[in-house]
Amino acid sequence: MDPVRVRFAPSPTGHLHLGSARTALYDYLIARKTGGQFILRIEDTDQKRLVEGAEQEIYDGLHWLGLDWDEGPDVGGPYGPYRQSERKEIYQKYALELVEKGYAYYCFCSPERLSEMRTGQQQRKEPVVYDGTCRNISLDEARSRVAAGEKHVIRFKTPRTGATTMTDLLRGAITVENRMLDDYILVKSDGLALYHLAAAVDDHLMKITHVIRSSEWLPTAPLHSMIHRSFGWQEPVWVHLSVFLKPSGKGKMSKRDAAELVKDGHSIFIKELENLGYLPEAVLNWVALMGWSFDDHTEFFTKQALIESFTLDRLNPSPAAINFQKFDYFNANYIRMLTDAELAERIKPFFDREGLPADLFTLTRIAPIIRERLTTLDDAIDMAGLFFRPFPQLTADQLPGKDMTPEMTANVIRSAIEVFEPLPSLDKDATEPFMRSEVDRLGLTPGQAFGTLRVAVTGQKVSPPLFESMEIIGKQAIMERLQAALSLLSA
RNA sequence: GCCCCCAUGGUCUAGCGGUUAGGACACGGCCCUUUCAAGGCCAUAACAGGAGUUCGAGUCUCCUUGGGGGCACCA
Repeated sequence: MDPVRVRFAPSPTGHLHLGSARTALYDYLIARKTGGQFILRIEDTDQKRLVEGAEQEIYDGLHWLGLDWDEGPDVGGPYGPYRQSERKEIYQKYALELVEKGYAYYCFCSPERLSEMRTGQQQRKEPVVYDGTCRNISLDEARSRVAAGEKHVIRFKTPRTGATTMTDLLRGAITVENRMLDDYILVKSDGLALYHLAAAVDDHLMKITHVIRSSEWLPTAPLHSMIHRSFGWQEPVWVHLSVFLKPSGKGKMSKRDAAELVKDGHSIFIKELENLGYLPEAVLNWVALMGWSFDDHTEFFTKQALIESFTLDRLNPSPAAINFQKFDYFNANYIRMLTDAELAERIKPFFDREGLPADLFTLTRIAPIIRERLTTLDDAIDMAGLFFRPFPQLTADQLPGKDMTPEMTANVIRSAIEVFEPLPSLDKDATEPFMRSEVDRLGLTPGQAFGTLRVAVTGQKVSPPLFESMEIIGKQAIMERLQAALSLLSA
């Protein structure tokens, strides 16, 4: 495949979410695979909807995911500026060209009049499109009204008969009756272009070869084709991606749904995912497979493998419900691929956040015994917090294992003290065989005896493996805790 | 309401005229086991419905149904 030029064109109006991330990923993959360029363009033509910090969040999210771009507002490039609000004059010029050629016209209708028109159309069950009132104004008259400072917009003059056909790479020909398409506004009364014009102009000027975007653009795609054709430009290849549905498969994720998700430790927002303890490599792998597949069995892909395997023709056009169980599965598996040192470094921030004094050295020792128990990085707090928190105050009734009397419980602890006392340190290799034979001698099951020791030594019913944990806690603390448990039982 | 798109188990999907319809997650059972996990094995589960084309249809066509998206001086 020839090198492509693709753009990821988010508008800075909210959080970067999974759907956008997937679009950016596919852009990135096909650009890297073909040796082309991945361009970041900020679509901020609607200044009213701008959200403080949203543009930065886009950069941060893409960086976190490891999707680096070749051209963009921050890194520049030969076809800039890459922020649409800085391209106002360019759109103005091209809009005028369309007016000149008779493909667009000035419209002086007020927003109030338009909204009346629409309600009337709805009541009469007609297509809700502009009624064409200003189409009939001669260009000369329109120009003098504009010159006189009359408030106006520029509309595309969509043909009122016939149909327009364009081609979507995944779906083939898409035909729409022209009368169903509106005389869309190209330039607002404030002089700034709207999406339809701005995107077309930029895609052409920036030499975009493939437009990969969400399928919510499908109904207006024929319009976009027409705009390109009106200028006499060659159209890019259009690729409309399926949408993501909420986990139930019933509809698109709403703000409310998104908020609910965080309560279960999930989220569709990239920024949130990082805080929840997900790995960027897991996010990429998971999201890549929602709407794309390689074959009937391969499902683990590094970013590099994705670049090598990805092709546009294996994209799936049908909507996909987001499956967080599968995401957890991927995340857990990617955690297991981390070395001890890597895992320690990745979980460190979560301990810091909790105010737990976890050092990298200790975390590296802990890594192998908690790794396969983690679904997300922040599970490490539940799993290994005990190594850094003050030991809790226990009560005697917490100590006995299943079907154990206080005497049997005390015996286990006493024998542990006896066994551990002469040892220089509590290495698993030394402690475990000793204690196993003690368990036999005392006529207990391992489950009973080790359960008692687990509570006595970790203060918890559930913990990482007992002997490995003791090794990390250290002999001194262990002996103190055993003595304390013993006196608790004899009290 | 109008327009566009989509349709294989609960979910993500493989399949591109002839398959015992494959894989994964989730779920259930068993094994392993010092808790929790992880791992191993096994099981349950799908071509939305109806016409057509064809010797033969999950695969092609049409209709129905269902789902999704779009109908702004938002993107």
